[in-house]
Amino acid sequence: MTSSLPIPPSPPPARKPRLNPSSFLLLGLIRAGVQSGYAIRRAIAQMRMDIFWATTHAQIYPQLARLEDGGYIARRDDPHGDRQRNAYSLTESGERAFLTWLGVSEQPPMELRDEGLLRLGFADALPPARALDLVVQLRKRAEEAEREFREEIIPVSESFLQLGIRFPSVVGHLGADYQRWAASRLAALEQELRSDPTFAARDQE
Amino acid sequence: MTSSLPIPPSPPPARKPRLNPSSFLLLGLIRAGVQSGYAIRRAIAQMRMDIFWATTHAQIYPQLARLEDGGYIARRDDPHGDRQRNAYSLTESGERAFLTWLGVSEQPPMELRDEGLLRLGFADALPPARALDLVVQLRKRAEEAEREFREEIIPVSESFLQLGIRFPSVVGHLGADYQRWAASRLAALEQELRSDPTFAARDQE
DNA sequence: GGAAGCATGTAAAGTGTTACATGATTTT
DNA sequence: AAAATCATGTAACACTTTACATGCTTCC
Repeated sequence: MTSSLPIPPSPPPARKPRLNPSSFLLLGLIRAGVQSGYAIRRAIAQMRMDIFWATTHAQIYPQLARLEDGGYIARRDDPHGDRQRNAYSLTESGERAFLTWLGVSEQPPMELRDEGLLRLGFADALPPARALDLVVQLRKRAEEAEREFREEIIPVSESFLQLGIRFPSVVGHLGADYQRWAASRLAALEQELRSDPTFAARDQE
Repeated sequence: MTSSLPIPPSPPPARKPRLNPSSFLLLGLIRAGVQSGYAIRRAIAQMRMDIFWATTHAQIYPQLARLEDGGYIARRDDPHGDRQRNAYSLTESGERAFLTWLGVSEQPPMELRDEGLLRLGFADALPPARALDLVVQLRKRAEEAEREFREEIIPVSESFLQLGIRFPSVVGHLGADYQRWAASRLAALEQELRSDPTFAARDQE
């Protein structure tokens, strides 16, 4: 900390910014051949990866800069006409970091952040008919989400099967099956509530 | 927009800070009779409400101050010996805001933030045996979570049934059933992968 | 007397969202 | 010629986590 020490002329050591799940999402996509920030955005949207880990372009671009800064990815110019574009590729260090992350054995618990379920937990404050509406809403939301999985996400993820890439499809089916399960579980809850005398009797309260 | 207009000497209008799901979590608990910040922490932990909406005490205390500031809750001193304590109660305005939120018909889509599923989507980068490990890990996590729901969360939530408060228990059972479903779905995936020749053949790679 | 639990706060750093901002190329 | 899409970035704000900080009370 003394200012009299001669400053060694060494190159600035590569800062190693902390990597978080968003970083690994980017590393994984770049590793899979998705080269530009914009293409990453599109890939995330198409496969609805934002369901498991949301990211917007306002995070992607600074994050790419940080990853480059840390030596995990390499950038080269890849203009298209006069329109600039950056093409990124994984460095050895990035490959190592990504595979290490994939192999880690402890999983942080999943987070479910759902305003709908939060509301449901407080539904005793509503008149029974409104509480029932809430359950119906949640069931419809699950049905809608299942449709989206089957019609949009699974077809995209299955297009990778021919390249020998199977896990995006595995996750797509998992997501769709979950939504179907949730819809039927919520439908059962609906029936249960409707058939409850205390509940049904005060239906117009 | 002219600067020559005389400024009316109206009293500073009560700031109405924007309410977010965390705010409603607090309002809902205070409404249910949970009076202090510390008691809110405990209630959230015991019922694992943090599964649907995570909140720590570093958010709770400033948030309570904001809600009081906005006139949604009223504070009174409630010391215990020499140890200070604040007791909050809902104002009419807070009651209205809470019920309005509960009755809103559009639900933001649920967010499923899960590093485990994010990893699974990239599992093609792992040797098959490691990918299988990941599935096993996720299944065990679900089994563990189910146990916690059945042993810790459901008993607490069912203790409210005698007070006529049923929805915490509804949500507890929903959570437990979901974990059970996830565990069996992941077990099926495990079997499917093990019986896949391409996959099983390279088990030691 | 010490540990565990009760009780409340702040500071700093990190993460995430929305809006602002710009400009090129391709499609209709 | 206009609209859609490609492409990249920044600024301001909001939200979240982790660590720091303090002091009382109850139980062992």
